[in-house]
Amino acid sequence: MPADISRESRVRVDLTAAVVAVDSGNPYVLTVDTTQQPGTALPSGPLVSGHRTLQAGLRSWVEAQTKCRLEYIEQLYTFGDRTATPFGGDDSADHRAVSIAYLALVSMPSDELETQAHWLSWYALFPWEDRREGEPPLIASIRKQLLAWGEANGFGRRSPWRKQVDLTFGIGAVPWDEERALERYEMLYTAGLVDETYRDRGAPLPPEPGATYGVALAADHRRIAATAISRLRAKIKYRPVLFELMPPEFTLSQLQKTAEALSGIALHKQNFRRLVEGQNLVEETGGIATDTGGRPAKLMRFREDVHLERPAPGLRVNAGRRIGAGL
Amino acid sequence: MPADISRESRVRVDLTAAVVAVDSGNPYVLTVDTTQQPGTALPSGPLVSGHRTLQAGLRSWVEAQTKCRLEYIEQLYTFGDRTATPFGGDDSADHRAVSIAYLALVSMPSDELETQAHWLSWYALFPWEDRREGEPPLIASIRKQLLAWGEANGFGRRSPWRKQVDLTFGIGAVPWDEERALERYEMLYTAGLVDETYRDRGAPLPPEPGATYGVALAADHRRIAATAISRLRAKIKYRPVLFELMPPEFTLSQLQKTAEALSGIALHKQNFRRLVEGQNLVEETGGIATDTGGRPAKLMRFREDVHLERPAPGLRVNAGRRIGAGL
DNA sequence: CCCCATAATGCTCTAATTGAGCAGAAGAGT
DNA sequence: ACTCTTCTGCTCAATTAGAGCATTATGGGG
Repeated sequence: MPADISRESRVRVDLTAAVVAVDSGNPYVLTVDTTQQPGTALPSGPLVSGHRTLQAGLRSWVEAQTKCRLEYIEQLYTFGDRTATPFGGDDSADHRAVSIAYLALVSMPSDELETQAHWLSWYALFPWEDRREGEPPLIASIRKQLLAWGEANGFGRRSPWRKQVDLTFGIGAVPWDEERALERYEMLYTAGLVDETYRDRGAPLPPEPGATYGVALAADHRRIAATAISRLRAKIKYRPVLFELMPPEFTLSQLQKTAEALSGIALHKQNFRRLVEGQNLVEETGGIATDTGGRPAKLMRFREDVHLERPAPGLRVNAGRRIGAGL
Repeated sequence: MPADISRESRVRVDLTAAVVAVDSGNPYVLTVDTTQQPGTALPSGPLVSGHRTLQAGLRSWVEAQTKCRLEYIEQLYTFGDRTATPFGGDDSADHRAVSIAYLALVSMPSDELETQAHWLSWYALFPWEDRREGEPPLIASIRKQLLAWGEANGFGRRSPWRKQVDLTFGIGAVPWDEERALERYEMLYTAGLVDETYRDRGAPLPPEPGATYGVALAADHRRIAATAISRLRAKIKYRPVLFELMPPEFTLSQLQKTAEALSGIALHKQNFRRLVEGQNLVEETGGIATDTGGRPAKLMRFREDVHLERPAPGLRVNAGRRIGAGL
């Protein structure tokens, strides 16, 4: 039984987009300037009555702020806790805002952007997420700082904290799970290893250099970006979303580079080919790319009727055997 | 740059819960009475400023309406299209409502419920989703009606409609995919095979008996239930959510019955055991259940420290080989 | 008290999938 | 012609998944 609608039950609803594109093997997210810092916010704006649907509202805000036209759109998560709006004391005193976050995929060489819009590399935001060249060295120092924080906060050596750290960051016998990007960001936030921790507390940043990791974004936008990465890394394994990011024609190597860019791990070339060809998601266009540096590659295109034919096509990209995925 | 907040950008936010429980091998969702029909709505209510978090708001509404205390809660989806609130002409004339849907899991023999609250069987809502005893006969007539609708609406025999139907309902060579519950409901809605289609159009129900399928719910609540089923069926494969629905001690058969109840398909007993024991998610309590009718079964309990140990434990329940899951 | 129905449990066998690598093919540059 | 590079085709072993047989442990009925 819905209760009566009282004045105070009306809230502002914000729409925020993590717009993702891949260019020459590197993943980017679309950002806009804030009054404080250039290129440190995701495009967003409030839902107004003129918007027919939530997606339409999102589209119009992103287009207005960046001139980027969205193709594929997917809802990520809705945030609405009071603490989830940790702005200054401006206007958030008693108003609560619900914010709905979306993931959008576009193919990169889109039109000119608004001057205030930029493409920001995923791995500038999350340097620990890029393992295409193996485990980055900063993982070791992150782990050291996480454990130090644990000890300083009452988590002794026996506590599950150490285990949790190793599990989340894939340390020791635990395999790296690229889909845990959100968990990793949240752990760093909790332990004060990202700038947002201090900003949200109204505390000064730690003075030591290298004490925090990655580029901070406004509000909870970096968390939204992390959510987008986790979702996308999971999704490419069972839906053909990869093709939303590709140009109309591409080589299998380019496709693999894109998959690697998103998942952040290197893939076995021959097995990747086998996978792509096994499911027949793509077909040859007839053309060949001669600028590969070696043997020319056949140009491929996505088969348009795939989503009508295949039960659940995706890209099962595994760096290694998926340990413990069962049961 | 968020624009200024104007009066008209404030909307009502509703919180709705699909509360799921399993009792003696059958899945249920918690419903409440409406003014029109008993037990045909999910518990829900508007977000008000007293709610600290969205989940807290949800909990308090569900508890107030049903006396059911929620344990596990997970966000499903946020609906906000204007057409998504197809009530009568009451008050929804110009106000839009955003509604946030949640999935909650409780273990069944919970306390007494409010008298207006009931447990409604999943498969009363979605009779075509129960394949534990094989394909139900009504699949054939559903298919016939879907194809008839396609022909009547300009989708000739060549159009992808037929393929789409067979794909969504797993007909012919296409395997049944239990996770597509939402797609199936939406297809039936589109084709006018559920009562909601006519109610939302303000049209009278078709007079022929057996023209529509399953029990209708208020507003878009049956769609939310379908979303919950799809999500849950996917989730049990990679997270140990099943245990949220189990009593503290259980036999492996009971666990399997629960998995089958949710997924709607029968599972191979020996392989299920192998899976559960392989990942060691459970441990023996020492007790045995003698009321099984045959050889007594060992009682098991969930190992509390699992989520700290295993990368991504879940229950990989497959009725058959997953065709085309890769790439 | 033995036999049987019933369900739990243990084990085997086969097929499919996955991870990893070798080797040849087809160009560009020297 | 030789070399370098990348694309491409193929093989092999390890693991996992699907299916079924056989054995064990109880309760109930003749």
